[in-house]
Amino acid sequence: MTSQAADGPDMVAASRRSKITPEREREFFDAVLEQIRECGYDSVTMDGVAASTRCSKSTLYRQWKTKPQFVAAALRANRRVRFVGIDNGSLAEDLREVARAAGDWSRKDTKLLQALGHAVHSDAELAQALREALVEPEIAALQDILRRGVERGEVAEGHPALDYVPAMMFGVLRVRPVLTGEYADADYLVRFVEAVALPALGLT
Amino acid sequence: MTSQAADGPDMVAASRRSKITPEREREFFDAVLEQIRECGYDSVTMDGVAASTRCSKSTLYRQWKTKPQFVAAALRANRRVRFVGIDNGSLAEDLREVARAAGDWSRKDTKLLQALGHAVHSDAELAQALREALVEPEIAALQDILRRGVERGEVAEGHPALDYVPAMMFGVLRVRPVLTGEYADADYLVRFVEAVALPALGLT
DNA sequence: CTGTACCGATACGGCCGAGTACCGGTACAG
DNA sequence: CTGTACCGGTACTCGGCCGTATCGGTACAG
Repeated sequence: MTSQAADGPDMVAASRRSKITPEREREFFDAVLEQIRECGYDSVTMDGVAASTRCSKSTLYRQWKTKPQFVAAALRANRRVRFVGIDNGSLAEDLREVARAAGDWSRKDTKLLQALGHAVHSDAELAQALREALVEPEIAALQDILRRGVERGEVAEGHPALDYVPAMMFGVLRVRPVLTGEYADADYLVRFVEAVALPALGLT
Repeated sequence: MTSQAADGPDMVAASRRSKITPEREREFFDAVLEQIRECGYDSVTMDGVAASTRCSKSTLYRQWKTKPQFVAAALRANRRVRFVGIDNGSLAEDLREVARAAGDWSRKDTKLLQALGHAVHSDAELAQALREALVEPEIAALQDILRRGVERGEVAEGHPALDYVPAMMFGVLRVRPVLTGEYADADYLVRFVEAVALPALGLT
């Protein structure tokens, strides 16, 4: 974002300026996200990340100017497409598979969302990175699945429950630890889909 | 909880030891909870609470030993029974009224739950106070409403959706700000009840 | 072989918040 | 009227973390 736009013949030299390999960078990102999950955003320190990755605080500050920028970069690097390739030809089976897939990483993502939920009020860049990394890809993928169900005629277009499927899936996912202390696992989510989501959509 | 158990004739004098009236105490509690909602738990300072209530930090530390104990006391004082008196003789109408009632204070309670969600990992007393103040009363009241519906025969006992009603109500309530940036209002929640909760329970 | 520039380590300045100590004012008891 | 004890205000210590500066080591270029 700073000087990577150099188009001259020194671009190779410019990319050689940092000896941080992409693998090393991912170690930094994994470390800071893990510490956020464990202790919360405010309790995470740059010293702690440096110590746990055996690098120097200087190294971190050479790459990223401030702590929120560093965390935002870690979130953006963590962004990935969810629910990819879920297309079984049946909305009910697609939703069950979403539930199974969500159960796998629900613990990590829920912790992150919980820990950063209030930090985003103080840094707009952090807020946008969080949305792009953890919220929008999942919503979009879920809406794709629902749209295909509508196109196949399984659910009538404009069905009132359609608008609430993302909210109730992520709502149940996120609120489970608060209610019972346990994180939502795949089994719990699949049963939720069968007991609530499918009946609400008019699918048996 | 400390010396209020004195049974001697000096109990009047003992209760007179503190010149903090219950109304004054509630000002402290309201101030700290409001600041937590605005800035998060870690950003709230005892100096800030003292300044906003025009009292001295000494006064706060004379009554409560540490910051988490002070916050826990504020939460316990804020505990109240929710959904009280909701009993219309119809489960559908009861749930609609729950949605309307929840929309009124969802903003304040959701902010509190969000702000304290990660602070509870570092203080067990705080965690229990939060559960007793904001989670358990609402769950219990909701289950009472559901139980009456079962007793009236509106829903079969053991209906699979029954277990998920509290989770999906609070889930949708809490996750709305994350998804759209807006807090859930009464209208949104009532439509959710009609589009999802009632069909899932087999009520029209 | 020599220079360059990045890395890791350490130390430091500045700031801020938790919790403590002290002091004058004042309400209430007797 | 006099004493007691609590309240509010201020100043203080202590510790922690952000961000910066500095220095020796080392990998790579030419």
